[in-house]
Amino acid sequence: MSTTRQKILEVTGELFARQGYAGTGMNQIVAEGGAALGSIYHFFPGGKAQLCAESIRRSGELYLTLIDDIIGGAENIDEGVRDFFLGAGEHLVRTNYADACPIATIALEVASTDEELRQATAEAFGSWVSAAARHLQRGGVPAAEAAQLATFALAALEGAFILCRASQSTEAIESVATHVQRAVQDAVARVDRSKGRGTGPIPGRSSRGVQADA
Amino acid sequence: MSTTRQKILEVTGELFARQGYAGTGMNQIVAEGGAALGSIYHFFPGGKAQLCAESIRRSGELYLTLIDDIIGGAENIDEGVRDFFLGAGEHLVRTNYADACPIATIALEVASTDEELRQATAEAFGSWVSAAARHLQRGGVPAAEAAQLATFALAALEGAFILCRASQSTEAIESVATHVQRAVQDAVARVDRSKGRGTGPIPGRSSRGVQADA
DNA sequence: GTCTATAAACCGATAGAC
DNA sequence: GTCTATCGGTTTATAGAC
Repeated sequence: MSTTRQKILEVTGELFARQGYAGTGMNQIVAEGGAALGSIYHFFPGGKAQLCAESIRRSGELYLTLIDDIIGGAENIDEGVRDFFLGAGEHLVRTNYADACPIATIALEVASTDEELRQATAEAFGSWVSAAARHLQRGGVPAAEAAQLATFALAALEGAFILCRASQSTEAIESVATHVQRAVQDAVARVDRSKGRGTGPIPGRSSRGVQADA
Repeated sequence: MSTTRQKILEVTGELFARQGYAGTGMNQIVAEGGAALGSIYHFFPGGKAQLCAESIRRSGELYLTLIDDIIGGAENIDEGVRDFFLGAGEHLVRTNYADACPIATIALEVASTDEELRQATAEAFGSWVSAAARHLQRGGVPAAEAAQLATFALAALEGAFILCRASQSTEAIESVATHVQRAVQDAVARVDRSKGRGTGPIPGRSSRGVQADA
């Protein structure tokens, strides 16, 4: 209902994503135009921890719809995967390597220090993996393999975000995109072949034919 | 020379790795038995920032030798890669998912807030990628492909660390290990085949035959 | 619901005795 | 070189007027 609550979560999510949990102060959230300090504690009586927990959940849901929109909007999965990685790379450049994963920094900070926040990050990551796995299954990949492949893809993306932000270069996400796309194509091709379909020149998995990003 | 300086860096490295830069206080470093507060400022007059910078460099060198020891100590690269990921997974469990990458948390925290520390993390990551690429080349992978593959492998490892710490499960690192090992085997096989060697049943890249972790 | 003033605790950093 | 006491500033969180 109230727009103030929403605005607080927006500003909080952005700051936590860029500077982390411990590195962002309540006064900075206030200064960034979120709301007055009193309003923050009015809507989030649990203080900074509650604010962070709800911010993690909100970011989790937003990124989930991003995954669904981009991958679900593509013609097939490996094209969707490529779109997602390319889009993430462009967004990195556009924001000067500030905006990558909305919860990764928090996740590492709280993993060994705050059990409740740790679980919140785990649930968000889990929902993204599930979504990606669902799209892979839609593309014909068996459930068990889809889950493993989705976990791998998210891990590769998260790691690429770290390396890209540190080096201020898109090199890592391009390398990762190539390899993840290859893994997805392999999984799909394996299914197609076992079903006897001939979707293309499968045998031998050519060393090239994936698309060269760099 | 002085053992105190070393001890300070040890304690600092551990705390920064587990709780991050902003989340770790100087007094906590003192409390953890590193040294007296005055001693810290005696050896690191630049304060917390200098302490962090040197800690990043030290962690970078230590992890570099770990990479060289484990991968270099294996009979071939893809076995070395498997050893490294398996070892990392076991270490995660042994430390209750506290010890993963020594600088990842710091890297995300400072990427958009502290230019000097950001560069320090970038150099550490770069040295690890170079080392891994060197081992891949030793295994016959062409230089350009080795660099890309090494970047991908490190990114996948880093991302797996995030997901494993968040979920308190080794599932992610196992999934990632399987796929990274597969990519390495592919790269090696491609070279062997182009050289006309017959190292095994290459054509068609069997859908199984990598080793099932989970 | 929103705001300001402020409390209480803690932060990084310094001074100076030893 | 090592230690303790402490400064000045900032932190999270609260109180209370509006």
